[in-house]
Amino acid sequence: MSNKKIRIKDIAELAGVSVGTVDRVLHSRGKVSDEALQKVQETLEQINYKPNLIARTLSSRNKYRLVAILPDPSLDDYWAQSNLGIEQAETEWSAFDIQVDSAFFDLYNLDSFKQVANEIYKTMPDGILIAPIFYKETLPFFEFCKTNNIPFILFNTNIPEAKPLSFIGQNLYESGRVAAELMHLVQPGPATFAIIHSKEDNDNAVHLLQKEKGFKDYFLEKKDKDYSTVTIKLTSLTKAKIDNRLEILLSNPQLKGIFLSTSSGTSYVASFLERQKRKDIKLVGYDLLKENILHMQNGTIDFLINQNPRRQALLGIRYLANHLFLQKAPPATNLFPLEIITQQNLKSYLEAMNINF
Amino acid sequence: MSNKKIRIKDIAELAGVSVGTVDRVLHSRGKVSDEALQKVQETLEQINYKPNLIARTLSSRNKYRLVAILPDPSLDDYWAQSNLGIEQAETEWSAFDIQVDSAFFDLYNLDSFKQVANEIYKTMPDGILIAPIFYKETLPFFEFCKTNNIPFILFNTNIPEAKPLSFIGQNLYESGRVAAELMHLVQPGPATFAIIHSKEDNDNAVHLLQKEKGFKDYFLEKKDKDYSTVTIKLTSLTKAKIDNRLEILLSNPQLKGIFLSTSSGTSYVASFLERQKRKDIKLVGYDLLKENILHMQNGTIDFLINQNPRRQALLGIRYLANHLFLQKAPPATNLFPLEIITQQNLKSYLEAMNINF
DNA sequence: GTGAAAGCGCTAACAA
DNA sequence: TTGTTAGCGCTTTCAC
Repeated sequence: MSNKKIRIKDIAELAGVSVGTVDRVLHSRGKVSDEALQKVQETLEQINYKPNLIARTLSSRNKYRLVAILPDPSLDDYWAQSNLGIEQAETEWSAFDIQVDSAFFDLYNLDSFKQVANEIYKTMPDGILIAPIFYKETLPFFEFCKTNNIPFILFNTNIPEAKPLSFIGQNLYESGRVAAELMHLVQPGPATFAIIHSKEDNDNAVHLLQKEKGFKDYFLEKKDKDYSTVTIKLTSLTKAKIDNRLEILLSNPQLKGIFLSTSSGTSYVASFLERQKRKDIKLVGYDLLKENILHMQNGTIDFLINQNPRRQALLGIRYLANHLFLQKAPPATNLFPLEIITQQNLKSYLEAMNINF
Repeated sequence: MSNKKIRIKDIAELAGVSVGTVDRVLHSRGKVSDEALQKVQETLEQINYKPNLIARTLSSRNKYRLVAILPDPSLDDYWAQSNLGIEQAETEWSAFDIQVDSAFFDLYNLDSFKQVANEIYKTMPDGILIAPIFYKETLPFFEFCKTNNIPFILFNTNIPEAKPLSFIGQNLYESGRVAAELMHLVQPGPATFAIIHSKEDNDNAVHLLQKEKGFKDYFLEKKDKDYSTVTIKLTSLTKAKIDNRLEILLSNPQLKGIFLSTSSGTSYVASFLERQKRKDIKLVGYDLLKENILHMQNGTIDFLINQNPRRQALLGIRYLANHLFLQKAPPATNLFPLEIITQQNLKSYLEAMNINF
């Protein structure tokens, strides 16, 4: 098309109306006569108008406020990483007058989430990024967003029924398959592998089952009787009971590897194995949390799958900001690659963590 | 500090001067009396002034033009991916009146690079992103940038002596180590591993030696006589000769794996192994190029290390734009994580390739 | 319904 | 050496 920058003023002149009218047509605000509407639309079709977003934001009063809702980062290292992403996004967008607030709830306390939700109902932000841990309780929350036209993006855990603007996370089924493949790689012989779910019992558990299924399917497809899997749930047990269950598990001489479905579980079992001096058991777990990094460096953990919580959060805010500020639609779902961390590439990931935009 | 937005006008009033003078102090342009300078600086110290970048870009005439200089993407799949990153950056910044051009040279033709350089000398862009393939010949080019105050960022290949604004790439030595670790993982027994350099002979070869060293060091540190490595250079040979060398290599019964130091080499050797029906040889190579993806899907390639050329280019432009437009300093070096691709996580990487910002 | 005009905060040209 | 002012392109108010 024409390469020259077209302004609203140009359109107005071409259509023989005023800039005010063109603006009314462009944003369908205010009344416009059919005649004027027609003229403006015609010229609009002939040329390629792209609004100057810089000018728009400078002129328009509205300063956007985004809110990120996630579990309290001070209580959990995984969510602490997510929060780093939020903080980075905060400074990233401050230059554009886009404010990013955060609201934390207790991962194990439904009421704390409801409080946060109430806060939102009152303050009415322009966009929401949320890690929807409590399945049932977040559904009405999403209804609220929908009716009030507040765009919301999910991260970490997907709830497709909520029909968010976008979801950012990983394919958990494939994640389980990758874990199985890695296990298979380092334990090619006959073996039993354990899958351990160690999180507190909440709706999130549903999602962990997808990882479990992926892990099992991988070995089922091998159609090899040499491989068997066993699933263990360590939810809502005392520490003593947990350790007892682990001891029983380890007494099985066929056991060659353990797959942990959560990042916190990963470090717990790694510590346990270290205490028991069981270097023969291969460990595949999740995420570059402080403890996990140490366990990987000293060889207790063989592989970590990185969920990249920080980047998930960063992109979540970026998507919201682009949507509101540049009216640029985010992808419906962004499934992050399943990053494999080993002893040798660990360092490269740690270094990149502090840098990458 | 104070939370209210402070404008230049406010500073002017506080200091008892005009906005013109404040502007002159802020940008040290034009003459200012010592007295005025002092007054402005004093108030500047007391308050926390952050310029409104939106207003600045709207008002200021200067439209930035960035140029990305890289090997012709139509001749090489790896550089085609880099170019995708450039194109993405182009649309990303078009909303801010930052123009991104690209200039291609022939990877194997020094003259073509000189032509591109000449073009740059004439058009004088505001920032340069470059993949410096020809070592010696690019040094004077960087001199030119320095004397003309054109910020430049290197990607893919580092030349620290050039003192770029930033370097974006990978740690090649660590990359070799990761390759060795992966080889070791799938071939734990006694073995000989080959390292093959297959690129045309140019300065780039120096960098490939770092990968080689990393690979060798990994096994040397094992202090295990079961492992030995052999290096092969397939540079400037006819196809017949290359195949001949490969045949000789494969006739060694000890040979259990091959490490390819470049992405193009990876697909060539994979094809060769397929023709020879040598499924027993493990292959570790580079990058998610079309052919490599196919070879990995059918099992010929065991591991790929992803250099993420697309993201390297995208970030390169982003760093330049942030530097110029938001005066935000990029990191001196951004070493990407060494991403390990396997059969199981390949799909997740392919899907993410088209989406991730 | 419509057009004119006053900003948004900053830059840059101009006059004093 | 300084202050004033006219934009940048868009939004929004306010008369008509």
